[in-house]
Amino acid sequence: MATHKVTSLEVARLAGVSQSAVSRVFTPGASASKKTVEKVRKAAKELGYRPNVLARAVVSGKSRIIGLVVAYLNNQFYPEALEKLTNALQERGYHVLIFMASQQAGNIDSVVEEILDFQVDGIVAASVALSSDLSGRCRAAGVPMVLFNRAQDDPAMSAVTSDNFAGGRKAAEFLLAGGHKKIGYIAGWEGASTQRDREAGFMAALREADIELHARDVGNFVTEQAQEATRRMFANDPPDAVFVANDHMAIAVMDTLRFELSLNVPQDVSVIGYDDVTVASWPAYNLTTIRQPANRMVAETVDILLSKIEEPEIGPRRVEIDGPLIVRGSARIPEGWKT
Amino acid sequence: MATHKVTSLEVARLAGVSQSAVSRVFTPGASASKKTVEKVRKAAKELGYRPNVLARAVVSGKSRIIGLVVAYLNNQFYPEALEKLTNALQERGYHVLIFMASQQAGNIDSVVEEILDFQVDGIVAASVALSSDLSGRCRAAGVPMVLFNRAQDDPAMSAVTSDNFAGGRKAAEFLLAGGHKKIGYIAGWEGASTQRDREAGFMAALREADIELHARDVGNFVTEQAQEATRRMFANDPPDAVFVANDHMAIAVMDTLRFELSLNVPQDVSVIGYDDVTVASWPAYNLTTIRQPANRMVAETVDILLSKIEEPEIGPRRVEIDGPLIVRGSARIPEGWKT
DNA sequence: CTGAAAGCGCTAACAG
DNA sequence: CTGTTAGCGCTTTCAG
Repeated sequence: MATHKVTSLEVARLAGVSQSAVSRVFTPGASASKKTVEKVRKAAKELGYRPNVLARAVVSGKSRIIGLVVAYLNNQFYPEALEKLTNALQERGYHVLIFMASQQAGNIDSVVEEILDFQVDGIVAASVALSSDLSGRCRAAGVPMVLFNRAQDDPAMSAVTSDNFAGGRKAAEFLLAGGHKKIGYIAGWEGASTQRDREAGFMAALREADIELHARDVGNFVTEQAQEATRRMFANDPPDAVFVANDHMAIAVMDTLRFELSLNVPQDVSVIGYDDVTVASWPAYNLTTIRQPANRMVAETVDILLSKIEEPEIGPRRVEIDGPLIVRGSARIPEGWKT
Repeated sequence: MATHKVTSLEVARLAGVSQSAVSRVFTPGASASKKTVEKVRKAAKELGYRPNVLARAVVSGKSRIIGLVVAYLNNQFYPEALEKLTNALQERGYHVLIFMASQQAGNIDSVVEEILDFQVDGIVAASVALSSDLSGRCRAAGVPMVLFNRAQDDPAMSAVTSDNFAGGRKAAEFLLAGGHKKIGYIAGWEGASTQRDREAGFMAALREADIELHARDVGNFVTEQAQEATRRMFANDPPDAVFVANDHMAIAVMDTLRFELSLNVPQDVSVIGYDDVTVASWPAYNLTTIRQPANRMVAETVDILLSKIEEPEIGPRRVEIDGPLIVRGSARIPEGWKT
C-alpha cells in the first residue's frame, strides 16, 4: 500500500496506457474500451488510487460541493433538517460544506464570500437573511442559492418554506373552535419571514372571527426570552390560550406556565406551537402544533438547487409546503373536532 | 461587477504587476512591498477578485478542509458539539465537510474513502467506529484523524472522550449513597466504547459496595428501544433506581415510567442519565446526570487535530475529560449530600 | 477508442 | 521585493 498520494500518471504507467485514459475511466461521462477499463481498474486498485476531486473541480469548474449556511442548531428542527439534507445530497453525489453564521449581522455576508471561495456549486441558506447585494454576488458568480425555511422579498431568490400563513391560520381556527376568547401570541424574531407569516395568518383568522388579540409579546425564538415573555404576559389579566411562534419556544412557555406559574395546560391555558419537532410528541409535553414537513421541504430544496445547477438559466422558484395541525394534548380540543 | 470568475492574472494585468505578485499578496506567509499590496488590493476589489481556494489546495497540498463523520444528530449532544466544533475550526481558518454515516456497517468505510478524495487536512469521527485498516489508509494518506466521543482499542488512534468510567462510577456512588439496593442499568449500543466504559465504571462501584446489579437491559441509544427496555425491566420485581447510558434514552425512560407505568420519579424510582444535554435541565425532566463537557471536548479535539496537521510526526493522544455529576431532581438526593 | 498536448487557477522555487 | 518558470493532478480538445 502506497504511503504517498497516488496520481493518475502512476496508474497509467502501471496499466501501460496514457494518463488521459486513466482519467476517462474515472470520469462518469467518458468512454473507454472494456480492455482499458479493466487494466486501469486493476492498476488503480493495486496502487490504491482514487481521483483527486479538488483537482478535478479546478479544471472542470464543478466541485460537487454545496455550501450550507446555518445560524443555530439548538432549535431541534435544524439538526433534523441538516441530517436529511446531507443525506439527500450525498445520494446525488454532492457533499456539504457547513458554515455557522454566528448571530452577528454583517457576519453572514462574509460567510457567503468564504463559501464562494470554495467554488461551491450551490448554496443552501437555512434560516438566515442575506443583504440584497449578496444575492447579487452569488448570481454574478453563477452560484445558485436557495433559502431554506426563510423567504425573502427579493423575488429573484428561490425559497422553500412551509405555508406559514396557512399554518398560523390553522392555529387560530383551532383555538377559536375551542371557545377561547382571550388569546395571546408569543412572537419569534421579528426579522424572520416565518415569524411574520405565521403571525399574519394567525391574525387574519382572529380578525375574521372578530376576536381581538388579547396579548402579544416577543420571544425571538430564544428559550430564555420566551420564558420572560410568558412571565410578562401572565402577570395580569392572563390569556386562556397562547400561540407560540415555534415549538422550541412553546416548550419553554409550557415549562414556565406549569412549573413557575403553577398553571395547568390545557385546563388553565391552551398552548400551540409550530414545527412538530421530536420533543413535541414526548408525553411530558404532548404539544399540539403545526407540522413542518422536513422531508418534503428538504426534497424540494434539493430539487430546486440541483435543477438550477444543471440548467442555470432556470428561473427562481418559491415553494410553500402545507403542513397539518397535529392535535395533541396541550390545547383544549373543540367538541366534535374532526381528527 | 464581473459576471464571470475573476482570476489572479486579470488582477495582475489591471494592477500592472505579475501574476505571482497577486498570489503573494493573498498568501498569508508571503512578502510584498506596501506599494504592490496597495495596487493589487485595489485592482482586486475593483474586479471583485477572491482567490480560488481549491486551486490553492491542489498546488499547496493543504485544503484547510476538515472532514467530519457523524452518525446521527437526534441525540442532542451531537448538534451541540457539531456547532461548537464548526465554530472552533472556522476561527482557526478551517472548514468542515460533513458526512453522514448511515447506520450501515460497511458504509462508514466507504464514507472515509470519499472524505479522503477531498484531500482533507484532517478527519474528526464522531461516535463511529472504523475498521482497523481504515485507520491504516488514513495514516498512509498522511491524514490525521481523531475520534470524538468514542475510543478505539487501536492505541495509534487519537481520541477524545469524557471520563466515562469515572462517570459511571459517580452515578453508582450517588445511587448507593441514596440508599438504593435494587439498581438497574439500561445500556446503550454495546459496540460503543462510551457504553462499555460507563457500564464498567458503574459496575465497579457496585461491586465495591457489594451490591449486585438488580436488572440490566439494552436500549441501544435509541428512544423506542429504551422504552421497550424500561417496560421489560419494570414488568416484575422492578428496581428502585436506574442508571441509563445517556440522556437521550433517560428522557424516554422517564416518560415511560411516568406516563405509561404511572410511577413517580424520584419517589418510586430514581433515574440518572449521562451527557447533560439541554433538555436534561428542563423542569419537566430535571434530570440528574453526568455532564460531558462539550466545550472542552471540542477544544481538545481541535487542538489535537491541528497539532497533528502542523507536526505530522507527533504521536497519538487520548484524552479523557472528567465531567461532574449534576444533581437535579430525578434521583433521590442522599442526606447531607455535599453539593 | 486512444494518446499528445494544452490548459484550469494557483503556489513555489529561482534568479535578478 | 519582484517577475519568470515550473509545476499540482486532473479534464478536455484534437488528431489519428
